[in-house]
Amino acid sequence: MGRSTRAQADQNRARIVDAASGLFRVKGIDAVSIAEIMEATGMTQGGFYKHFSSKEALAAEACAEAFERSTTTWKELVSAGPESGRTNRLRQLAEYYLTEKPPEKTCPMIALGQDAAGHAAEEPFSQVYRKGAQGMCELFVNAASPEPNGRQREELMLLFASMVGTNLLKRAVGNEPWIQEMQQALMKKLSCEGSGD
Amino acid sequence: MGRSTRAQADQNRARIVDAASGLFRVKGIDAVSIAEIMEATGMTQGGFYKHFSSKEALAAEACAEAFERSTTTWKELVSAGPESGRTNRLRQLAEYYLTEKPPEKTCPMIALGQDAAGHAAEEPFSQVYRKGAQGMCELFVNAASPEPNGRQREELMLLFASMVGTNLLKRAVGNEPWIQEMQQALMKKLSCEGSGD
DNA sequence: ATTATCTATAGATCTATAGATAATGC
DNA sequence: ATTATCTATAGATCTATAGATAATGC
Repeated sequence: MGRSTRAQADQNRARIVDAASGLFRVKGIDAVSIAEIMEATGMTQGGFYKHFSSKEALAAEACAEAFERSTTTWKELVSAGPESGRTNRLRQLAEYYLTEKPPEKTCPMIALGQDAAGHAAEEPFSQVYRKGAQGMCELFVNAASPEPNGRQREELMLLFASMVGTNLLKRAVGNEPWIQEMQQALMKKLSCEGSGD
Repeated sequence: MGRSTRAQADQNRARIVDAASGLFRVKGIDAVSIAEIMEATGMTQGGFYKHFSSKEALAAEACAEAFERSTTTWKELVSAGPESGRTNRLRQLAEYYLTEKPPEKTCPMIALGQDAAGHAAEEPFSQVYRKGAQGMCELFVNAASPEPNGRQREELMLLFASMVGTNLLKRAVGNEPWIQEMQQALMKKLSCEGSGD
């Protein structure tokens, strides 16, 4: 095997980012080797450094990709969803967010949180995570009405935090009864929410 | 240096668990080497395996210790706290929970969540995490009144999830304005909560 | 005599680089 | 000629074990 076409090389690069984005979320960055990522794309480890300067550089791109995918799906759910109105949109987002997904598609906020905490704030990885998490929070808070008032905004940020906390615990402990209870309490809250004020 | 006394050996063992409990929370289990843990206790890596059968076995004990410490503090806050009544107790817990702590004292639910997700449910580490997280949730839910009714219980579980989510995001992104907003919304909610029903 | 700790090391990683290979792109 | 990928490997880990050391505990 020799040189690939430019188009093929670009596609290979994208597949590396994609594989890494999944593997990093499943195991954490430290537990995934470059050989493992390259193997997942059907290539060998030697080719890696023609595409990325270091594992760290890949981590930042893989994190960005994970957040982009999540954010894109949320935007689609909010805008293209057949149901409108405050309650429905939020419920739809929460229901999607808490639906069990394959481990490589775990929410990057919870899967990469430990890695973000381990990086300094100015490092690319942290910057990507920070921007991504803020984007998801904003999307949720503005999903119902474009400009929620102060009281609504507070309530929405708490609901967002509940979703994140519930998802973290659900992933870490599995589907125990108390987790189901927590998840149901959240969904119920989102059903009542719209009619209140 | 030769053999230590039995009492000294037991104390050394406890110090290993203690150091590991902190280091694992700061960096995640994979990113901490046994040599690093032993160095933190002033010993060399060779002695490790006289105390533990494997790094995994230590991880389970270190996780248990982290949860025990958190749980003990919560219990003390709930019972010995000078203030009583629903609102005050919950506020006290939340305020303590969201107070910035040194990284080695990070809440085990958020610091070890990724590691718990990476272990099978039947492995000791996962069992310890699962039991620990459930214990903290129960403590919080029962902090105000010993037997909350269904509606109260739902609300309390959501508040617990909010705390966990807020803490995770705060650790991962730092003290950004939107995180402060989230935290303040939570504290405000806990102030209003008691008077309502 | 027993054993807690230390020194040393085997064997298996992992990141990153160097040089070979062979197909592209000019 | 250039370069994307491969093979091979250097250098630095990391887990776990083996054997030495010296103080305890009987």
